[in-house]
Amino acid sequence: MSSKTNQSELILDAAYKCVSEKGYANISLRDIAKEANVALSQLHYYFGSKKKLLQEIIKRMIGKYTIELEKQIKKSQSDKKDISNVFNFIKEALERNPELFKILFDLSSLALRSDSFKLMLSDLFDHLSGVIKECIDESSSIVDEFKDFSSSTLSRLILGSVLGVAFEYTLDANKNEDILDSLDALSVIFQ
Amino acid sequence: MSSKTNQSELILDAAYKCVSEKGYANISLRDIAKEANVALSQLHYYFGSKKKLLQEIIKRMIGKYTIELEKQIKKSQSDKKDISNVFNFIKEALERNPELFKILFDLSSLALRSDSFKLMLSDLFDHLSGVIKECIDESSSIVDEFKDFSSSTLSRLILGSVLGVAFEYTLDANKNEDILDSLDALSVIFQ
DNA sequence: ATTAATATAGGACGGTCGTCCGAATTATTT
DNA sequence: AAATAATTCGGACGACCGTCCTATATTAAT
Repeated sequence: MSSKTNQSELILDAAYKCVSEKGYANISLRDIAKEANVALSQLHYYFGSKKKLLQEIIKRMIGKYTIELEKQIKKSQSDKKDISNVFNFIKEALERNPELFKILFDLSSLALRSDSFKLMLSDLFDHLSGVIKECIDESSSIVDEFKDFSSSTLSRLILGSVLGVAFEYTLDANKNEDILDSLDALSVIFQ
Repeated sequence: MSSKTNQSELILDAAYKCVSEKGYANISLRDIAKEANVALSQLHYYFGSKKKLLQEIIKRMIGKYTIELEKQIKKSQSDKKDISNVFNFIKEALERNPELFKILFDLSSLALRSDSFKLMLSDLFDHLSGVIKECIDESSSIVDEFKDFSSSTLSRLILGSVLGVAFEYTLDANKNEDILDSLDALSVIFQ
């Protein structure tokens, strides 16, 4: 029901929508209040400050990320438990849900100057690389040339590569096909 | 000489310093004017608007990037002309000049919502991947498993991986060693 | 039914922001 | 030397911001 919604939830929904559309730097509490059809002062009543509200939105975004990725990994565990699903997940998400990456990269600029935001992002990266590491550890076929590196190092490499390619693609004005192709190349390299 | 400086240059220097210290989102024209010891109104006299001033700073940052990277590549061309220098360049820059990456990732959040900034960043990425592509094309030893992909795809992959790992490292709260190690792994993979 | 607690609304506060204007100063040209 | 142009400055403008305060409405407890 849309009538049983408490304002706290309405505000969070509106805030997430505003942030995803206009970015952290370009939204005001008045924007969010208007979007949520709620008095401006209610944002402070429920969340105390703009920063705390932003942190709640980020928790939500991070939850979306991890749940969706784990769903994709789990789904594959019936077939083969390798990491190609990670690449597929990223590729599909890039095409179908680009806003997710926009919010992530937008958050990054906050994390550059704020320890609390940086900590939240670090937790996300730790979690994601942990999921990837499990895939590597459970995989039977490890390429010889990677034997010199630990699975934790490799998982960081894969996470970084995937994020970087997504970064490149999200910020490319021409939507260069080579960038998406390089995700396939990644999949081949790490079988 | 510090007395022969015209205000236009003073302002640019101050703006670059302010942006690199506090980020695009957290600087005001008054900050820059104070840093440059110049009247606030002079910023508009020389640059017209805050956006135009930011664009000048970004041009400068991009110039720094490309010049330094090409210097590193050229330096190596006397020895072997492979791309390991790219990885070394990134690794050294991450440790010695982390602000460079902060400014880059900070700019990215601007580019997410502004076509003009996005275009500037795309040009930078095109240029960087072009440099990498040259390294690949001139390299005699191409690993077999990469034969299926064009050098332009591979160059995009390498650029993305390098950027992504730098992204991971810059935003990691714990300065995880695995992340820097993964740059070495990259170097091994692409010899 | 009365009281207490919670939720909602509207408005005002001090502050900062980008922009712009008019005057004063300096440099250049005639 | 006079006139013109380019530079520099201080200050003001309206707009927007996050925060907070007080009053009203709603709900829960007694």
